[in-house]
Amino acid sequence: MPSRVFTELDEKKQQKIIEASIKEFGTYGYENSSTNRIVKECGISKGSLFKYFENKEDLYFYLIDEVAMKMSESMTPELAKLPKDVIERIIAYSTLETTWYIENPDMGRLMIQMAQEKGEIGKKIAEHYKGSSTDTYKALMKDANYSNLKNDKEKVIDIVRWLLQGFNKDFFEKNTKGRKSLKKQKEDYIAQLSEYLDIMRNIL
Amino acid sequence: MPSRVFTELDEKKQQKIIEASIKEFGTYGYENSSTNRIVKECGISKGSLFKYFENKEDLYFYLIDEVAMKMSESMTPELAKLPKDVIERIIAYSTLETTWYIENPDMGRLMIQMAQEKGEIGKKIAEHYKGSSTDTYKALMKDANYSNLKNDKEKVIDIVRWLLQGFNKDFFEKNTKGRKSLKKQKEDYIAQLSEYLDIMRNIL
DNA sequence: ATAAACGGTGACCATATGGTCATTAAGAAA
DNA sequence: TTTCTTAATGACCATATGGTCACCGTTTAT
Repeated sequence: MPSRVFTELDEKKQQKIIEASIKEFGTYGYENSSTNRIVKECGISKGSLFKYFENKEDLYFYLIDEVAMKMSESMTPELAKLPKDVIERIIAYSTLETTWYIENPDMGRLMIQMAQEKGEIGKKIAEHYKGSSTDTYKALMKDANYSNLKNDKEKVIDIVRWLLQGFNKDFFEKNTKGRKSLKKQKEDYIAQLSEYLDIMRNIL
Repeated sequence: MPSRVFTELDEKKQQKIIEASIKEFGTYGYENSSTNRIVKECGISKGSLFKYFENKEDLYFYLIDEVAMKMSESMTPELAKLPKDVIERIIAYSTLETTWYIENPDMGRLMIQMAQEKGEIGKKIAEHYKGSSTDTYKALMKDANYSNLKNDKEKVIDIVRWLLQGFNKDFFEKNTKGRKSLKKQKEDYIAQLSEYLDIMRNIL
C-alpha cells in the first residue's frame, strides 16, 4: 500500500497530479506513458508520486476509477429518462456517454485510450471492470423492451453497436483538429449521428 | 541507406528475419516492439540487423511493404471477379481481405496492428499509404455501380463499412483462443458474417 | 532548547531501449 | 603463405524507464 494517503493531500495538489496524469495516459496510453513526464508536468518529485501510489499501475487504476465515478455521477440522473425500447435505449445511452466525452475531453480521451489497451494491462482492465461498468450496462439493458424487434435480437443490437462505434471513431478523428465550442460539437454530433440512425430505423 | 543489401542475403536468413520481425511488430505494435528481441529470436547480431536496415522504422516499413505486396499478389487476380454493385463490392473486397488475414495469421496481425498505430508512426503510415493501398481501393470503387441505392450513398456505405469493421473486430477477439483449422475458420467467418449481411440487405 | 516525527526530495538503481563501431573471423587474391 | 576485402559480431553508448531510499528541512511534542 502507499506510505502516504493521496486523498489527504492539499486538494489543489491532488488536482494537479490527477490532471497531469490523465493527460499523459490519455495521450500516450498506459505503456508509453512516463511517470517522469508526469512528475515534471505537475511539479512534484518522483519520490512523492511513489509515496502516494504503489506504482504506475496503481496510479492508472486510481485515475480510471476516478473518471468512471465522475462519469457515473453525471450520467446516473439521466438513466431513468432513457427510452425503454432496446435499440433506442442503446443509442440514447451511447449518446449520453459520448456527449460526456465531448464535454470532458481529457477524461474522454483517457476512457477511449483505455478501451483500446492491449496486452497485460488490457486484461487487467477487463478484469477490473467485470464487476462495475459492465454491471451498470447489464442492469440498464434488463429494463429494456425487446418486443419491437422483427429480426434476431442480438444481431440487430450488434449492428447498432457497431454503427455507434464506427461513427464515434470517425467523428473523433475528424473532430480532433477543429476548435469548435463544446456546444457546437455536441450539436454536430447529435445532428450527424441521427442522419445515420434514421436510415437504420427503417429496418425495424 | 543500409550499408549491406538485405535482399542479397541467403534466402533462409532473410526469411528468418522477416518472420521474427513480423511476429514481433504484430504482437507488440511498433513502439513496444524490441529490436533486441528480434535479433535474439532470429539468431543474428544487433550489428547485422542495423547493416541491413537503417533503423527500426526502415525495417518496419520494409515489412509492411513486403506484406502488402504478398497480399496484393494473391488478391489482384480475384478483383476482376468482384460484383459491380457498390455494397456487394465492398463486402466482397473486405471478405477477401479478411480471409487472407485468416489464412496468413502472422501477417494479418501485423496489418491489423498497423491500422491501429497512433502517434508519430501512425501519421507516417498514413502518409506512406497515401499513394498505394488507398489508390487500389479508389480504383476498385470507381468501377462500382451505385444505382441500386435508395438512400444517401455515402451514409449507407459508411454503415456497411462499420458493420464489417465491428464484425471483424469481434470475430478476431473471439477467434484468438480457438485452435480451429484455417478452412473451418474461413467457413465460420463467412457463415456468421452473412447472417448480419442478410439483415442489412433488407434496407436496400 | 531539544528531540522526535513527518513529508518531500532527487540522486541513484537495475534494466531496457535504439543504434554504433572497433574488433574479429573468413574468404579471396597475391 | 601472406595480404587484402568483406561481413558478422557483441561490447558499448547515450538515453529513458519504473522504482527506491538516504537525506534534510519543517513542524510538532517534550
